[in-house]
Amino acid sequence: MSKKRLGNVWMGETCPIRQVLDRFGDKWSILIIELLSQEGKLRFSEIAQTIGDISQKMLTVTLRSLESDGLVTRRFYPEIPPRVEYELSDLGRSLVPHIEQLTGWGQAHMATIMENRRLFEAKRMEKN
Amino acid sequence: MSKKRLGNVWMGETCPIRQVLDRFGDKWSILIIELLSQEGKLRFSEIAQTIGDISQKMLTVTLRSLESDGLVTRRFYPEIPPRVEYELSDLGRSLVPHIEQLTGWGQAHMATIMENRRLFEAKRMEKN
DNA sequence: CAACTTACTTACCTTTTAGTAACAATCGTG
DNA sequence: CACGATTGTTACTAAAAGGTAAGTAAGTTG
Repeated sequence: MSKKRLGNVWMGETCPIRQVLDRFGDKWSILIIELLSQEGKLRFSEIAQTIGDISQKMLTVTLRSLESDGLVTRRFYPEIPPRVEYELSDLGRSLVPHIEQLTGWGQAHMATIMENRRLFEAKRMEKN
Repeated sequence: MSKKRLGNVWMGETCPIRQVLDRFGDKWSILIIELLSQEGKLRFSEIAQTIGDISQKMLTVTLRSLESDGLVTRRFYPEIPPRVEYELSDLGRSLVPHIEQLTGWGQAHMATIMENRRLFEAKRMEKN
């Protein structure tokens, strides 16, 4: 009768969907992973300039958390001025195809979604 | 020299990664899609009870936006008390395999990520 | 010796996201 | 005629996320 309510997969921190969302649902992580995948090694300032509208603060915290999780490697060259290069790790690279699957789906269907949204809004209006 | 700074794919609303993140980066959408994929047709209250820690408000706004985008269908039965059934549309179903790819990667590697995070934190501590 | 460069860090503030709790609509039942 | 059941809505609040702007280090250049 009851579809097991206790300890089911959908609740709490053990739910794999929530884990993934928790790690990659932020504004910049996936974007930076995909960028590094396409461009290879990049300096801090190159990432900043390519993305364009990321703040210095968010770029550092995002890169730091990607490094902390072993998705990105950071190489520091103690020159003056300093140089830092970021690159995907093997773990990071292993994620890329799955991201691209998802964005591929996005490219294929996002226009439909926007149109659906428009139609839904139109229907909602005519009921008032 | 300059890797085209103007109108590049990484900036603005045309970037497919940002579009996907914008639509699915919220706390509940993907979870609900996957739940409907596994359980088929579900009532409002069944979704609420299975997830357990979603608020009534967030369940309605998330379902409403999924419906608006054509990812979920809503069938209303004007009984007393009312009954509403939610189900994935074809468009919604077409997204499921890509979500599962990603959560599959999560299940395979999240333990490593957590361990990396622990090690990184340990290193950070010993430097102070 | 002030200015410049790069890669940060920090304090502060704004915006966005989500939660809480109360209320609405509906009609059959006790 | 109050009550319960179900699917919402609304106003208010709390928390999280992210942006802004200023500061830091450290050697090189004019």
